Formats: sequence, structure tokens, C-alpha cells
Amino acid sequence: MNKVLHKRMSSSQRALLELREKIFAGDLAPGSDHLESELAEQLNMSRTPVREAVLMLEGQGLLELRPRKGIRVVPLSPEDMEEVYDVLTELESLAADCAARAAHKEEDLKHLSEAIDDMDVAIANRDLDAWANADDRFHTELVRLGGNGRVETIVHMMSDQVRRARLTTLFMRPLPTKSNEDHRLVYNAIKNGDAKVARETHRDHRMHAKSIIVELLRRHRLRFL
Amino acid sequence: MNKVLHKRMSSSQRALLELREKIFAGDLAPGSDHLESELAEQLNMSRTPVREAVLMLEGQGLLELRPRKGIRVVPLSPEDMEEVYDVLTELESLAADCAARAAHKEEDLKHLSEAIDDMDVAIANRDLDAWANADDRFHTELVRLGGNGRVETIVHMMSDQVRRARLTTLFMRPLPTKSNEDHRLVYNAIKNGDAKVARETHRDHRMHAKSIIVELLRRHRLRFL
DNA sequence: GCATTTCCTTACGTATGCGTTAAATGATGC
DNA sequence: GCATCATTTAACGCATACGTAAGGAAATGC
Repeated sequence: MNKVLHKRMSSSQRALLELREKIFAGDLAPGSDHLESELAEQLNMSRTPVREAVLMLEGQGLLELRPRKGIRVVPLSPEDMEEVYDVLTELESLAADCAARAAHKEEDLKHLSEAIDDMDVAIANRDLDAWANADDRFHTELVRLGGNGRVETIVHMMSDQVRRARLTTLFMRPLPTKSNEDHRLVYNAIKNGDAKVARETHRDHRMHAKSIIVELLRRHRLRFL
Repeated sequence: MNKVLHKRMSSSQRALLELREKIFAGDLAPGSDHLESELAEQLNMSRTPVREAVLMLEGQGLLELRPRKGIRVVPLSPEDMEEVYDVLTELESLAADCAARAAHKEEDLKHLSEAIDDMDVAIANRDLDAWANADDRFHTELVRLGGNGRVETIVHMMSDQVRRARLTTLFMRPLPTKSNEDHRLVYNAIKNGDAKVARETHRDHRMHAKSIIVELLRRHRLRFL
């Protein structure tokens, strides 16, 4: 657990972080309902900061408020995941395009290339968690280089959903060996300032990932419904 | 004012709506700071529902919470508007693409064509407000036809920012006579199922709009700083 | 038996009060 | 005269209490 030094954090902040953790850990299952008072008790605080955190998490698309029905952890249907991936594809491709145009020095692309290298290592070690972590870093750094803060925020929200879906699908996927070739192509295109290639390569990369995940989710759904 | 029948609305809901109205009316000026207690008094309610509304509006990118500094109405710099337009361009183009692929019947495209007609009328009448209204409807309907709820949500948020910027720039713009030609091209492409044309035409349309608005904002800024 | 209405339970919505803390102002030492 | 520190003040964070309304159960009428 990354219990970062939370010297003095407001209860709302704590509620926000801990609820997120619980959601991503699957501790609060997709589709499950919860009462304010229940969550407040779990977090050992009063309802007020919980309400505030829940409001923020609703804005982030992780929770759904249904007064007197409970607070629902938003489910992840294959259809939802298609939506999420389409937004991701579009905005990350834009970021790749902008990053390529921005003429970054090789120095600035260090994090990007490190993430790619880490993925190679992770694949060699068959370490899916490490791979997923490095993949996240690659995509985070890509949008950062794109230089559009709103794109960053939105992509971050969508990535959260992908991360949730990965909980149920990562272990069933084939090792993403092909994936890193794409990453390198995108990296080189950005380094060379080739916006068109960066954009289109990344687009193809994401569309491919989308089809895999959605397919897995559909099959998974079939087995459990 | 659209004082829709608010038979029994919670105070939070009311705070949300009324604060939005005040923001869009410029009653709460971009960049201005306000206290919770001040807003609570204005709205004639306690701080609690105000806090909740403010939290939601922060998630929508309209307010910025700066504890002990005040609640700030987010300013609209030309740079912000560039970001907003880039996101809009990307996601609306996606929506246009999807809408074209979806093979909608002409019936389904009624709202779209009506909005275009209304813009023609508005331009003939030199009625900028009516034009802006119809333009909003066109874009709203376009993303609806795209069929991706998340795209709709995000585009709606970005459109809010554009609407705010329009407050200060609409009156200084030339009549957007050219603009409606673009709308018709997009409409026809969607009707004919030509996704590529729909996407690219719309993209060009938005990029053009972006350059105009950003330019105006920059000039406006120069005169007032 | 089934539908309708009433009552009851309980979660939520909001006001309120108090403790906390951060910004501001003044005091003190150098 | 300036910097640092203490003091003050006021806005916020949070707990708590209470009113309210929604959903369900039970009772009553048909």
C-alpha cells in the first residue's frame, strides 16, 4: 500500500483516497450498493466527509448516487468499456500528435522510454503487475507531454475505469508482447516530430487494446450471468 | 429565465442550478473569489448544501476550491480556451464519425437539420443570441447521435466553457455566415454514412472556430490588462 | 385473495455549533 | 528599519441533531 505521508489530511481527503482504494481493490465491488452511514463507519468518521468524497467520486464516474437506494459503485459493462476506450483513443492520439509537434528534447522523453524498457523487462519476467504499472506510466507520460491539462484530467478518469476492468481481465490476457512494439513506434514518431505517425500509430494501438478487453469482458460476463 | 417547475428541489440542487446561472450570467465573474458563507447568504440557505454544490461545480471545471483563499470562479485564459477547443474538436469529430457509421434514418437527423435551418434564419436576422442557441443545439445533437454517453458528458462540460467565453466575445465576432456551410457538409456526410468526411469536415470546422475565439480572447485580454 | 391506503422505519438532507488552522496583523528583538 | 515570532481572527472542516420523505409492511376494504 502506498500510505504516502499523510501528515494531516482532512477527513474528506482521507475518505476520497480510501474509497478510491477500496473501489480499485474490488473491496467495494462494481454494482454494489452502500449507505452513507455504512461507509462512514467503515472509515471511522461522520457522514459529512463521506458525503463530500462520494460527491467527488460521482463526478469522477466511479460512484453513482441513488438517494435512498444506496451509493452504487458503477458497474463496468463491455459497452461502458467501449465508450471509455473510444474517448481514450481519441484524446491520447491527440496528445501523441501534440507531443510530436512540441519538439521535445530526448531528455524530456526519458520517462517515456523508461516505461517502455520496464515493460520489456516485465514481459520477460512474465510479471503482469509490473507490466500494467509500466503501461500506466507510459500512457500518463504520453498525455503529459501532450501539454493539455484537460486532456490529462479526462484521460486520467478514463484510465481509472480501464484499471478497474483490468482487475477482472488482466490474468486472462495473453502476454502483451506485441504491444511494446507499438509503444516504441509512438516513441520514435514523437522523437522525430512526426505527428501524423504518432497519432495514427497510437490510435491503432488503442483500438487493438479495446477489442481485446471488450472481447474478454464479454466472455467473462457470459460465464457469470 | 427558465425557472423550470422546481416543485420540490433539494437545497443542494437549487444551489447547483443557481450558482451555474450566476456563473453563466457573469454575476459571479471569472477569477472572482467568494466565501462559502457569502454564497450561502446569497442563496438563502446554510453552508452545507452550498459546499455540496460547490464540490460538484468543481468537478465540472467551473469553480476552484482554495481553502481559506475563497472559492474561485475559474478564469478563462486564451490558453484554457485552446485546451477546451482541442478536446471539443477531437471528441465531436469522433461523434460525427460514429454518427455517420450509425446509419441513422433521415427522421433521426431532424433536430440536426432544424438547428441548421434555425442558424440560417438567425444569421438572416442578425440575431446573435438565436444563432448561438441553435449552434449549441447542433453540437449537442451531433454528440447525441454519436451514441457515446461519456463523450456527451465531456463535450457538455467543454461547451459550458465555450459558452462562458462567448459572453465576452460573441458581440465582437463577425457574423458566422461561413459556419453554416460546414454544418451542412457535416450533416450530409452523416446522412450519407460517409464517416471520413463527417469527421474531417467537422474537425476543420472546430479548428477554425478555435482560432477565431482564441484570437478574440487574446485581443480582448490585451485591452483589459 | 387482491388492491389500496396508512403507518412506520430508516436513510437522507440540512442547519448549527464548535474545534482547528491558516492568514493577517501587530509586537518584539536585533 | 527589517525580520521573526506571537496573537488574533475568521473561514473552514466536521460532528451531530433533527426534520423529512421514500419505501416497505401491515391492515383494511372490496
